[in-house]
Amino acid sequence: MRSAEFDKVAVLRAAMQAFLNKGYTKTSMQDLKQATGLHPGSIYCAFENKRGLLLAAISQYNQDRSDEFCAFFINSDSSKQGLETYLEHIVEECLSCDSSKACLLTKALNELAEQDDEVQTLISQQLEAWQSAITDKFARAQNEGDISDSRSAECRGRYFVMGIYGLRTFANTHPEPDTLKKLAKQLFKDVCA
Amino acid sequence: MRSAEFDKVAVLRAAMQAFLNKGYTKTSMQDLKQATGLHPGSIYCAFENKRGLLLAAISQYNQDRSDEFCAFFINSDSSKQGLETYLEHIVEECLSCDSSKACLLTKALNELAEQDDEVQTLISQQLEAWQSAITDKFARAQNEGDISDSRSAECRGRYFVMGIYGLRTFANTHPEPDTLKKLAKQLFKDVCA
DNA sequence: GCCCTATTTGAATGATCGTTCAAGAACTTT
DNA sequence: AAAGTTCTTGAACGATCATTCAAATAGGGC
Repeated sequence: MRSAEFDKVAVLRAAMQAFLNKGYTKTSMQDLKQATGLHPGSIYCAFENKRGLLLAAISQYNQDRSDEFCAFFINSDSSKQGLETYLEHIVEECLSCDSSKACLLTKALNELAEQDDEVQTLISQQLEAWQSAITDKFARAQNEGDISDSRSAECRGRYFVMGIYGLRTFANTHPEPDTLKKLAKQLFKDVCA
Repeated sequence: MRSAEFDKVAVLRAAMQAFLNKGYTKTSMQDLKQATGLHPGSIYCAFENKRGLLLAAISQYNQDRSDEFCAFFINSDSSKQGLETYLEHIVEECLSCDSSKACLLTKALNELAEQDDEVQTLISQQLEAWQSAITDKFARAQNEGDISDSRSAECRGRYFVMGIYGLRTFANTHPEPDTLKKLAKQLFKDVCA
């Protein structure tokens, strides 16, 4: 046996950047070759086809974002504080100039959901897990006494997720720091009320 | 002179449906021929190229949605009530099964913004006008005494728009009527507080 | 009713797309 | 060190894409 020469995670991260730049359809195999450094044949050998590379890149993206999310809550005894910092982090991300300010999950879902059930299902599950993780933090914050029980954690989690979706889209046309920060602040206030 | 034989508005509405179904890139000229009933040559004669047809379809879409928005406020002396009904209407739209539940403006912006400055500019202006119209209704509602002056109309307009963006995206993975209606209700409560 | 001009038609064009495959290169095992 | 197996390479393939254009068609002005 001879093992592949390339770093699979690095290739997937390069691919997700390429998909974020141009979208799935407009990203050609030539673009992917340039971004990943892999020749077409190697891509087909490792991921079956272009769509397989997208699916793998999406899963890697989800893994990375999930790890990133968890990092906001280790070494912290306040879940509410962690959620607030996480939201601020997302705002900073929206203000970034490169194309990684978008979320690959929602971007791919928007582009392919109506045409590809497998992509739709995969992304839906991942977004569901993300929402579930957020809901869990709200439940913890309620247990910690930082947020009241007047509304359920599920209710707050949904609203928070909706707000992040909205912030990301809003940032496309209004990338002004003050506006976004103010919106996020209001969102966090409302979701904790 | 000989005038064109087709109904331009009908063609543009058919084109926007096609673009909503598959997205701009994946909608082929064959799809557009089938959707509009126009042969390629006629499309190029009337709209210059595929991109020109998209730009025209976007403008028509914006016109239609703008008219629709205004209809919620004629024969009504309560701007606040109009906004609430409008939001309920958007929720109903999100629950629709066909692909017209998406917004062509945000869909096209997501797909093409990073690659086409003219599309980006056109859509940004139209979304700005929409936000401005909403802000104006909040200002009226404040004048009418239905909403307090504790926050500016601009602030409320931005938040409302952000919430609608969020609702639309959220509906992609959670098309459950009760959940969406509850989210919209909470949004309206928060934006009016 | 006839000519002129603009529109409609649909086949043809060149480019680019995702994908395949046979040959060459390199690592592992013996 | 040689053989065997797997990965890599990049040219070639058919399909499909947006676009063009010359011929056919049909309305408006006289």
